[in-house]
Amino acid sequence: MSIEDDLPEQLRIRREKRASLIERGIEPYPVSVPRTKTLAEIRAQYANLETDSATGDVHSVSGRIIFKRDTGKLCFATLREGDGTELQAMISLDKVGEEQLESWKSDVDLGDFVSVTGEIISSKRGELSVLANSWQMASKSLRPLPNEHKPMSEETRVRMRYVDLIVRPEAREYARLRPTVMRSLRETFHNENFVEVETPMLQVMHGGAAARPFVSHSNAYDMELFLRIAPELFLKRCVVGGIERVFEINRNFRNEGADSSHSPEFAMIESYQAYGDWRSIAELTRKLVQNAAMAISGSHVVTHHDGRKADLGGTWREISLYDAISEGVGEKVTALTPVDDLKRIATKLGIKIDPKWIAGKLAEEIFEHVAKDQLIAPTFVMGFPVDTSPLVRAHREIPGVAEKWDLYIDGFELATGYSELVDPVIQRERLVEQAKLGAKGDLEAMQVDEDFLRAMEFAMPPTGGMGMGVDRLLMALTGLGIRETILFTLVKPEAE
RNA sequence: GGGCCUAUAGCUCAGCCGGUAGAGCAACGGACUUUUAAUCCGUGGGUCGACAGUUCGAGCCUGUCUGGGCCAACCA
Repeated sequence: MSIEDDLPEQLRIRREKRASLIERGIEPYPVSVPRTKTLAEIRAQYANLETDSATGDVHSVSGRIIFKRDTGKLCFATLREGDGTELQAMISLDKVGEEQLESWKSDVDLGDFVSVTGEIISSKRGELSVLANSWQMASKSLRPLPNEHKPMSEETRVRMRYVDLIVRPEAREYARLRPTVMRSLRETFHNENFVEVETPMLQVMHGGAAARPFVSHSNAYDMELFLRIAPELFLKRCVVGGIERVFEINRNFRNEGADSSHSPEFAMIESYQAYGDWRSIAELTRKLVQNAAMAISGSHVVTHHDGRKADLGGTWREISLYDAISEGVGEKVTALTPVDDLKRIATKLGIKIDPKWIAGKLAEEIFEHVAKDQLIAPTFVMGFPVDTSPLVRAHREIPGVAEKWDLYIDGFELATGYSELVDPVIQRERLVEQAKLGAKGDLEAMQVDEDFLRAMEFAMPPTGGMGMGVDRLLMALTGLGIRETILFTLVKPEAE
């Protein structure tokens, strides 16, 4: 009696088949198997083979069995390799003999890896095939594949992405889309002479964004450490040090809600350009997005997974945040509009107001309520309130406004860009103000990072900066939810 | 932490008024030398998410817990 007796029928049978192979001296997990060509190479080489013909060429191929049709003395199976390329294998009595044919029928299951050596032929129905002279188990699967013809549930896809990648073509496609976009982003930066750096993920102080951090602990230093919520303050240190064009593509961690557009860990691009400003960095952002679109679809028009097309080409529309609010609510609103007026407007719109909200936060909430859903085509929303943007310099003309834009595509915020605040005295005042909010219970407020301020006091050149969510870029290019653009998302463990 | 929905075979799902469980694919046994989700004949496989409760009797009703989804909130 063993644990194995409690296994579900199909798992137990496969374990018994593995044991049976070993008993007969057949290795179910050989260290290597014959493989002279990939399935893709065979498909490319014999693309135009005439129906019901033979080549005389013998090759060894291998792949995972995804369909199996055992028909007496001639068996068929479909092999699939990692990128989804498939090839039919034919096992016939007169080629492999009775013993190998019987073994094929009884030892090989859907999901197993096999190696097949034989002549490349075209079947009577014109299917390109390898007609086996011999075959060998390459790796025995102990679990049955899910029903190939019914989509797996969302939960099973996310929990067992490895199975999703085996059975679902879109999963394979999206897994390969992401690195294509990453390569494009790095090439665009490289062509613009930006230097890629890697800055700390474990930080003594968290800063650079308004968000709640994950907290950890260092045993060696016996101190609290934070997983970074943004790399901004370190990248600015780089600019102070003379890395005038700098970028980082890496993970951020935010201890906040997860939904179809938020993940606790997510990939972020941040980039800083000395002697640039919010407009030059907007141009860079547009190039990054458009080149990425070109890389995956060969056009600035991308096709979403549901067939909808999105045109990301040309120059993008710009609207003013406060103009959009004024238009949306039917009265003039500026950065100088008193907070009580903003509260009245927000209440009238049915927005639930947090009494802690300052004027700028109210304005942003009103904007999202009246305008956000209409921002489907790429749009730069220009001129955010200065009081919610502690790292951004004030607008050179408009009072109460910062030189900050948000880029909206498909109704969600894809990127943000600033003319960076470089005056260390004002920067200190802003961070002290943030610390006061923090003391009042704002869990997202920034801390006063003295080392960052010291760096700023060594002088930072005038600089434009931007941040863009990589997962969200994938979403804008494909129309997918964030859980489909991240291979392995955080899921709670299954119950025992 | 709230509101609603949901959990049944390896996978995807049915299951009526409360009377001890069904399908397709997959699996097992058999037939078949050109199949393409092969076909045909036969067979097995279930702690109905967990724990309590109501009841003569619970997959179904009630409560608690756990996982998942949607909405709201937070955030990019």
